[in-house]
Order: sequence, then C-alpha cells, then structure tokens
Amino acid sequence: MHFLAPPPLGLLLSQTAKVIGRAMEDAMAAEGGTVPVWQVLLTLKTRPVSNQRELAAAVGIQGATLTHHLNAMEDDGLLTRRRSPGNRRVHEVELTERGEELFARLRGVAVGFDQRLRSGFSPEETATLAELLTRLKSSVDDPE
Amino acid sequence: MHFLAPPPLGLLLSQTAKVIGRAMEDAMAAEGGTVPVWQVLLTLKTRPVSNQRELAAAVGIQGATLTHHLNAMEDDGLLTRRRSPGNRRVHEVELTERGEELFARLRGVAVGFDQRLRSGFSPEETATLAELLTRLKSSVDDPE
DNA sequence: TATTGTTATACTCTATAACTATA
DNA sequence: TATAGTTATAGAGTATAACAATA
Repeated sequence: MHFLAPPPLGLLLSQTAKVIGRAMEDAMAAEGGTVPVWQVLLTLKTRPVSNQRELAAAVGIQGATLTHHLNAMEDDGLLTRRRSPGNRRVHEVELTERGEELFARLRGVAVGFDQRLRSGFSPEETATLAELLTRLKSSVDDPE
Repeated sequence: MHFLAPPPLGLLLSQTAKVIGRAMEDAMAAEGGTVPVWQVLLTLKTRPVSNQRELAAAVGIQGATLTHHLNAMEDDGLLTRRRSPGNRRVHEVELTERGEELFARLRGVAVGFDQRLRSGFSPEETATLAELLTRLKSSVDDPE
C-alpha cells in the first residue's frame, strides 16, 4: 500500500509520445520517409477527401502547412496536383508510381513499428490502451 | 462482434499527444509559460540535478537545446546562472523570485489540466492508463 | 462575396559541430 | 585530454496574414 502522488497524466503522455515519436521518425527515415509524409500518404490512400482542407484536417495541420508538405512531396515526385475540372478551385492530388512505392514501403515500416509497440502487451491490454487513449483524445478534442 | 483492423497504436498515440499537447500549450500560454519552460522549472524544483547535462537529460533534450531555453529564461529574469565555486566548469542554476512565482502559477495550470484529463476516467482507469503508457515508453526507451 | 489553395514570412523546438573555459 | 557549457548555424514542423484564382 502506497500513497505516491499519481504521475501527471499529461506529462507522462507527452514523454511517452516524444520517445515513441522519435523512434517512429527514425524508423520512417530509414526507409526514406518522415512522419508527416506518411500521414499524408496514408490519408490519401485510406480516406476519400474531396479537397486539401479535409486532407489537412485529417492530418491535424493547417492548410498552409499541408501545402508546404505537398510542395516538398511534389518536388520529390511523389504526387501530382491538378485543378479539378468540376470545380477548378479544387486541386486534385494524385500519387505517382513513386508515391505508391513509398507508401508501400512506409506501410511496412508502420506495421512493423506497431507490432513492436504491441509486442509487450496482451491483446486485451492493447485494446484497453487504445480505448483509453481514444477517450482521452475525445475529451479534449471534442467540445463538451 | 466485429473484425475492424485495430487502430495503429503509434498513430493513435501521436494524435492523442498532439491534441493534448496543444491544449496544454494553450493552458500554459494563458499563464505566461510554455511547456519546455514548465518542464525545466519542474525539474529544477523536484529533482536534485548536479549539472545542466542531467537537467537536459531529465527534460529529454540535448545540452545545447537546454542552453537555448535557459538563455531565454535568464533574459526573462526567471533564473540566474553562476559558476560553482567547487567546480568552476559547472554552472549553478537558481530560480529567482520571479521564477518561483511562475513555477507556482504553472504548477496550478498543470494540476488543473491533469484534473481535467482525469475527469472522464475512474481512478482505476487512470491508473491503468498510466501503467500502460509507462510500459510502452519503457519498451522503446530502454535497451532490451 | 465566399471558397480553395498558395506564397511570404516567421516562430518554436530541436539538433550537430565548433568553440571556450576549466580540470 | 576530458568535461561542462555556450555559440553558431541549421533544419523540421508549424502557424498567421496576405494574396491569387475561381465560383
């Protein structure tokens, strides 16, 4: 029985995220990627976004910040942008073959990384952690 | 019964940390602080560090990065640095009265923020989350 | 006028390398 | 030579404000 002060949850979360985020960056960098590039690629491949605003929101950044990343990715030959015929204000973003290849490679990194993260936990623990994190995020993210 | 793919733990963690980290930054900024300044103040007040290297390690940044923050904090009149008489290579960092005041204010912010984070969880859930995060961090942080 | 996206600019945090002071 | 810390420099990611293009 002990009465240690509970660890500040926010501090623990930020420390954990920092350590794991850096490990993730290293893993991505080893395959020629970065975390934001991976998030952009993943969103493009898995969510039907109708414009860059939605894409930015899905990644959790501002529109101008997304443009910054898209510029770099376009320079790297990972994607193309062209105005949508239907609404010429909208820029359609499309992955090139090279972009698809990088996506596949980084997906492998992400899968392996997640397996590594889960390896020390039982499936029940993993599910619990995911649920608690989701609730924690919602409690701050969503207006209550 | 469903067979949805489990959410990638790393992605969920980074998203959660981003949302909560920003809320924390906002809360700190409202009282004239920042998260790294808070972490430096907290470490100075709660751990006996014998030099800046240890301080940097405790905060999780490089020595030069710490110097950067200490410079700003010294310019703001939050602390003083002077060479240690015993070992003149070492710089003793001491909080000024103003630094102490900011620490007290930011401690209030941190406490309130943590209460907010915990408010949606039972004590058991909070303890579970803290334990799982700690294990997750250790699994990546410590050489195994 | 409203919407979509870009450009220009700058800030924060971080890091590495070279340097100074001290031992 | 080794250690403590600083300075110089740079880079990644982010943001806001002003702008251009389109509706």
